[in-house]
Amino acid sequence: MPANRTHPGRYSLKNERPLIMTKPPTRIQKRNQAAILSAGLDIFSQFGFRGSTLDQIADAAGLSKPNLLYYFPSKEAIHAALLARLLETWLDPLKALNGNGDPVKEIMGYAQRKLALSKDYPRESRLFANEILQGAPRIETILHSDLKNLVDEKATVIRSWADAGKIAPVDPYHLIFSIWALTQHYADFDVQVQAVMPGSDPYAGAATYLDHVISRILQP
Amino acid sequence: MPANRTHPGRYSLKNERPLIMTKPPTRIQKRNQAAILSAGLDIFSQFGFRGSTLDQIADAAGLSKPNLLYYFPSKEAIHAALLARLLETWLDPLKALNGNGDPVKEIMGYAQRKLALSKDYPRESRLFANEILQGAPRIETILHSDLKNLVDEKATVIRSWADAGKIAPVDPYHLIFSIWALTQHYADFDVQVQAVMPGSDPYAGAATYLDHVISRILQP
DNA sequence: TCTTGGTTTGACCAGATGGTCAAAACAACG
DNA sequence: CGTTGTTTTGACCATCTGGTCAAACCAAGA
Repeated sequence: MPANRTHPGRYSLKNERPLIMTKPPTRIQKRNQAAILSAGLDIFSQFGFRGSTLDQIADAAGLSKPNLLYYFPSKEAIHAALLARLLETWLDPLKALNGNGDPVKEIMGYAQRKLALSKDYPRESRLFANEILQGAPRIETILHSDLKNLVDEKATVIRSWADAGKIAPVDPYHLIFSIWALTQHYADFDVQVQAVMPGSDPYAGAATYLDHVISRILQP
Repeated sequence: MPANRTHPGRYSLKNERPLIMTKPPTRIQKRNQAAILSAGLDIFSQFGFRGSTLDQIADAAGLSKPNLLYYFPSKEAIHAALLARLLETWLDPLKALNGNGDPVKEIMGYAQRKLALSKDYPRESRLFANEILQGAPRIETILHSDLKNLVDEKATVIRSWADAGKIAPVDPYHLIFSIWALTQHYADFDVQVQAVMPGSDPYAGAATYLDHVISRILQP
């Protein structure tokens, strides 16, 4: 019987329920898929989708190009898998903002969680930045649905805090934008930050500064 | 006598003194070079250097590819010309920060000038963002020299203001980073901003919010 | 109008790129 | 060890890409 000609694994942005008969991935599949995703993250986050090549990714993963394409059916598929994995975790910090908690604490906590994400997952941050810069062709619908809904929801919460006088009367949307901007900057513009502050770890100072900024912004 | 085989115009990042015998550009040269630079800006700012193709740029400029290469000797040259033009204006707002002026007014003025730049030149902002995201291979030296020197100089000014109690004791480097982040975000992540706040012009709200933020940050 | 020099283009090239395929190599297990 | 399904690869292909070139075209002044 000829070998199975389909590719192992799943890699879609759409919710593809795992088929009942899907075999569990072998040890080798796990290792190589992880290597490919990590390599793809390195390359895509640096050069964007169109600027990256399968050869680069294969090199970085330590595999031959045909072997790459044995695990993922196309360049697109690798990219889609990375974006899917990214989006899963990317919105979590905002989801965790609790409307029943202490306003200032909640918002500062959110900002710090987001900063930690930039520190611990700078490649993911740059992958996302690249995607947005290029017009977000592959995640536009998600931005307009999931992201917008989540932001609308939390903006309502923040606005109610402002109306109740618990925080200063700021525009909640711009507040959220500013937290995104302030935190992602350290990952996305790392080269520039390093050029201006050579040798130092910017994240320590950034955390302190961020605390200062947010608390000042929110003081009623 | 055969036609001049060199390309018209200048397009180097290095300071290339205009040769004495350089002929003034013709009407057609001016028009086409401008069209190419504008088209290049459109394409490069969206796809980055490696993700952009000469065909795309030629199409956008309404020229054939060989005609493109009659005006600029290579893809690199177009990109370099754009970066050079960009860097000229990009540092101006910070240069204009006056150490003898009123601290809060100066810093708020700087932030507003930077925001205006994002609003009026979003493509330039994205070109820069793309370059930084990709590791700034073509402007690294400038970041380490011109940019760093300028930031160091202004950071000293800001620190002296803080030491004199005229503004809150903030880290001047992170203050500058935060101004960059807050203002560039609206140009670089425009798609995301538009997805979350559809239809509205974010810059009006951004200017108000920015004023609020900066004044709060700096209150002694 | 003719000449001259700037401008535009079709045809072309070498190398890169995404992707395919059949066959070989290998791991696992009875 | 032999069988079976998984993994890996060399060779290959069509298309794209940056760039070249000689020839054709055109604008403008003498």
